[in-house]
Amino acid sequence: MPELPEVETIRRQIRPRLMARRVLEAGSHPSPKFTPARATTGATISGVGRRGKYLLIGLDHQRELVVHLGMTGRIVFRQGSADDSDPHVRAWWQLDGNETMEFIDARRFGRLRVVPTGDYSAIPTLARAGPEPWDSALTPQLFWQSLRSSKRAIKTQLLSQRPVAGVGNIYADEALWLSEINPARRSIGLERAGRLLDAVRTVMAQGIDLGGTTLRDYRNAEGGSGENQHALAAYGRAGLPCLRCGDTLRSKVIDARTTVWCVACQRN
DNA sequence: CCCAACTCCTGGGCGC
DNA sequence: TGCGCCCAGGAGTTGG
Repeated sequence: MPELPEVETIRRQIRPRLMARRVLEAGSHPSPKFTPARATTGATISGVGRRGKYLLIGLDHQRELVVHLGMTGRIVFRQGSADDSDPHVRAWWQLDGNETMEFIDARRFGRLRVVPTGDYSAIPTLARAGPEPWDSALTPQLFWQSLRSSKRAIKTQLLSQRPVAGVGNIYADEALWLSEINPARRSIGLERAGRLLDAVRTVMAQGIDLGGTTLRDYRNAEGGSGENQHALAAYGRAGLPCLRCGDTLRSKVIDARTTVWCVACQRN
């Protein structure tokens, strides 16, 4: 599932390919999740940014195309026009230079929106997203205060995008494992919050360095796999030994999300 | 405002 | 080998 490191990998790849390109024509699957793609016809692309897990593609006339990849969303470039034979093409953009960008998403959990630049009021999760992991304003104190404002499980709070933007199920489990914090805890002190913030930054940076985590579906914009799946310590390792203490990692569902942790070194 | 429950989707894994 | 069941999962929506 594309989280911040996967989306950032894709952003870096597509930015040079999209800058100053013109959308000659665009089309989509009929679902309202994807029809906003059509509104980009005629636009010239002015930038490719990212906020959390959202790609922000700058258009002209003070508009942005906001792309969320969901679970299985992929960006593919191809020469010529869109591939009619691929049933999973949910949106496509015919660019100048005889090239097409496709949004491919088998499970249709992704979605697209065109919004006025910087106005995310129609996308509440984006509008309310917390700071980027490396935002200098994100101090341990601020992070701790954000975590204190909710009584939900720490893991669930990370997934809410509120304390920090871009964390999904994989990197949440990794950060909690690295900082030795129990994912089901409902409150943590300042010292633990600082460790968790450091761990989020560490696992995110490693994820970007390794080009993302490819478990099944994730591919970057060039069709390649990431390498971070080989570096995971917790996610997907239930029943295997903890890389720190050797105890067997456990798995349980917390707020409808599979969670893997070490009972020994992530004790309350 | 917060939170819990429900919803969207379908490829792939598994049991038989 | 093939059929059919059911899970995974981010975030939007709804209702309390």
